[in-house]
Amino acid sequence: MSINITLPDGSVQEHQDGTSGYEIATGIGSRLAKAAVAVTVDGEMWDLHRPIEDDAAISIVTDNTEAGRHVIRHSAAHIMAQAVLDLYADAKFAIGPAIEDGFYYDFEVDEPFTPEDLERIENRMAAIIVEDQSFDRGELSIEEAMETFANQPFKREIIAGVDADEGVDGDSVSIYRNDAFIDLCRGPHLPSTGRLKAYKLTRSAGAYWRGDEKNPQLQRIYGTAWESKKALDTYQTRLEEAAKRDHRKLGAELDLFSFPQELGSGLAVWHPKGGILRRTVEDYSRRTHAEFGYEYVVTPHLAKADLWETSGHLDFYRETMYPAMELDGGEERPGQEYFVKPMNCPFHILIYKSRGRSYRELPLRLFELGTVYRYEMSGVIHGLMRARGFTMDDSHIFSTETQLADELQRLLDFVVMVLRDFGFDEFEADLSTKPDKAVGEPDLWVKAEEYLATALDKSGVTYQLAPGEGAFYGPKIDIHIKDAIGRRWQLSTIQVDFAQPENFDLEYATNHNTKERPVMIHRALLGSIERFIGILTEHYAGAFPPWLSPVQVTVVPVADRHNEYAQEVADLLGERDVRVEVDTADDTVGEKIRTAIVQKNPVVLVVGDSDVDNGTVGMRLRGEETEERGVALADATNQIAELVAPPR
RNA sequence: GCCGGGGUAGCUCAGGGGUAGAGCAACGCACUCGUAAUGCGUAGGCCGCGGGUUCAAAUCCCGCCUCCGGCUCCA
Repeated sequence: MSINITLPDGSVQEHQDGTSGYEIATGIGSRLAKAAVAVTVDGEMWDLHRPIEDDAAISIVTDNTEAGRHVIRHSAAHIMAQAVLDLYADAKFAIGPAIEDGFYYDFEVDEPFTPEDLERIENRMAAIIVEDQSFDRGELSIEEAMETFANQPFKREIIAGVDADEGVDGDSVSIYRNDAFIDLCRGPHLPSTGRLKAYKLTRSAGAYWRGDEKNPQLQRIYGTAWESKKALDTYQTRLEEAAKRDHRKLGAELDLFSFPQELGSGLAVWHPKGGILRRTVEDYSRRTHAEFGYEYVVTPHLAKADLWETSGHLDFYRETMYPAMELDGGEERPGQEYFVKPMNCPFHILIYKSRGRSYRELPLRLFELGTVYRYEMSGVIHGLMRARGFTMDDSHIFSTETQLADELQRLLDFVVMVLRDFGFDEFEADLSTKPDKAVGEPDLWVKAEEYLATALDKSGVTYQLAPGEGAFYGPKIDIHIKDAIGRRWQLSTIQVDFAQPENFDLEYATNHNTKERPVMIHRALLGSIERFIGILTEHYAGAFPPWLSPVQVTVVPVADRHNEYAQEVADLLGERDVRVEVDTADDTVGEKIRTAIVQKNPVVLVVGDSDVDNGTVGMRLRGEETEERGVALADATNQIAELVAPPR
């Protein structure tokens, strides 16, 4: 019997039933067949050699596509598990998926893996690959599978949990066998182990079964796998490039900040150059907030337990707060508990409550660069990205229900403007909606979610819905940016809050002199200033836009006799608010230029005899191959003043 | 917090029971130079902290601190 195979270009080929993706690929061309790793049959990924019995639309999956690499990585995970089970007879294996850029597999073993173990496993994998064992697909009933994996508790747990849409059908599962190794798997796989060309085991780590720290901790081995040695090399180069951008490394090299061990984990000190960077960001933040109708406030770093009781933080957030300190106690009587603030909201609420509020004052936008402390688990601290003390560009907006839609729109436009000013152009948002357990009137939830969605649409920010992911007290928008090397970072948050106005019994007088409860919006644009500067550092690889660069211009005198003129040039620039340094070190011109470039300073001015005579400078701009000599001083200062001007 | 790997000069790293090392940076001297590293010299160390083993510990053992990677990506 013959069947009709529809190819991606729409053409239809006639084949014998029981043909395979591999045969079809071979018919099209030997190069395609060679690159093929799997086939999609009516949208479902199949093994290359699995017989196709009916008419179908197919597409050959080649090894240099993301789908193809997924197959390669998944197969690599199997081969690794096989190697581990060969070497460690008692190992229990759990799950081993393909992930971005690689794969992992989790095992329960007596002793955690050491780097030497990884080497042994890698060698064993090489032997399995040389044997070129074929991956054979099979199906087992649930009972048979339970039997087959009698000694594999994790596999049995998975089998017990399969849904109809995960297994072949409701009561059977698919398995893959190569040589004596059998794994429960949806597939598809490479035709044989010999097709794994380029792989590397990268690290081992503890990982909780199903990601839950209440479950036993398994040993996870991570690896990477690619279609060719060359692709693997490219990947490794990419990692090295990313490592060069690491803000912790650049922070030290550019003398921006450090994390002295004497201070404590997760706490940074800002050096003078980092201080300039930070102040520039903060000044921008204060300036733009003022322009957008925010009122600047300042609040203390601690507050009594009562406040955190009322706000609910002690109930919901206590383990992330620094522990209480008891103050003002005496011999006889107990003291009062104080907590360092993990958030600024209760303080802003107290400012709202400091007197009666009228509808005429709303929306009231209180803004603070508020420094908070959070006791993050020691294992998650990561430079400025995850610190224990940081400063938020935090604001709480108190608005009437009827103002909410406009206010959210205005806010979102503000966010987009700010992020663009820092050089981010690609945004994506998540809109998180009402979870099952929630406070606040259902009507109000629906309205608020609708306003948020409308605001996103109008601002042209693409977004994904995260149903049920909102906090219990209100819906929110999270905004992610994409950095220069394609990574996503969550930056801004806009969180509607129906609970706090209730907790603190907030109200305002309406135009009929009745009392109404305001709605509250928590929002941060840059989020943590520390983290934001970390992200900026990595985005720009330390080469900050001129308005943010701690040193904007370095003046290099060719010889000592030009020092005086160099200083005159610097003074002129200083008058134009340009941050400028004169390098009078006893180095060669080449060395001084190199130092300025390595420090990623945007402008280097070289001055020598001819410049002194003619009132000119030699100007080298960051990112340009060559310098421009003999630039008239007035032209240079004008050009530089323009270059370093902030976006607004 | 849990699992693994680290902590030696300001930085990057070598050394692994018996005298503490290199390169870069710093400092000094010479050179006064026109666009990415001039030469020579000098100084710099509680080998993360505490305890133990030993005739002897940077090195071996124990505890702590701290840094790095992982603990979401569901056969």
